[in-house]
Amino acid sequence: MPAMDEVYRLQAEVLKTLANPRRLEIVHLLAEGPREVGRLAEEMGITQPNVSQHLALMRAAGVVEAERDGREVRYRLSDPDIICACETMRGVLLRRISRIAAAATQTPAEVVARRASASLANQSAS
Amino acid sequence: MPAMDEVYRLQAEVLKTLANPRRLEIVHLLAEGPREVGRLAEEMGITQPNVSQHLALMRAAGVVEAERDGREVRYRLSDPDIICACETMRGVLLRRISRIAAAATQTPAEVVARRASASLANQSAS
DNA sequence: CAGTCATATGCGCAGGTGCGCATAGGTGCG
DNA sequence: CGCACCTATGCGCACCTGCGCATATGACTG
Repeated sequence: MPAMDEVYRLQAEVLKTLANPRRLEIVHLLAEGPREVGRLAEEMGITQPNVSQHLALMRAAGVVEAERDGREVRYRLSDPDIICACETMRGVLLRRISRIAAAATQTPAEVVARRASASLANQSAS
Repeated sequence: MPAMDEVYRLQAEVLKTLANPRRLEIVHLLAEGPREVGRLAEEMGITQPNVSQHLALMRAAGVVEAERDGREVRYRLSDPDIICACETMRGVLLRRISRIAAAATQTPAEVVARRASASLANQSAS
């Protein structure tokens, strides 16, 4: 096993790209179908430049792909398995939260988790 | 859908924890079985305090769990699905790289990807 | 080609991250 | 207890990130 480091570095790069609430929301929206930058900005209630920056990052990381259509640019997920991975992560999250819901609070992160427990209960697997 | 933001925030938290080469390596090692801090440090060739810090982060995020055994502390993954998600991610990575291997270089990230293409070919799905 | 719409980019700042380093805490042993 | 071992924590520094903001680029329209 030669440059295993490089593999971890690369995978970390992809994960870092997804490790952001806004970008997760974008991924979530794009999972329902391709969208233009402006529409994403509108649906998310954030500025267009900000959306553009997030998209640029994800594009560089190969998470999304862009396609020009007139003056608009339509973005879509480059690989459906990204959602699959996110779903698996959400499963981990859900299991962790339900385990915590019963036990006592132990760490700051778990306090946060508890705070969102109700929200999660309402939508389970997206 | 009430506090969807909270869900994204939480999931981003977990992803951020995994979005680091060292921590990915730790996860990878722990996937083979529980290990003590010192052993991880030795196998990874990094300092013990550094390992401890990474473990503390992952512990707070619920990715790993700790168990005392004498003077040592044994860490293990708290949920096997974490590896599952990582594997899915690696699949995305592999597919992306092979697509790039054929085409021309386009982005900085892809240059890096190309650089590691050979390494990946040697271990596929670990 | 001037104007307008859609998107991208540059800049600066506040806040966060990763690491080395020193050191504190906790555990077993003589 | 004192000591050696294993692990955890605090601190400081260099670096990176996310955001708002202004503005540049690109594209269709008359």
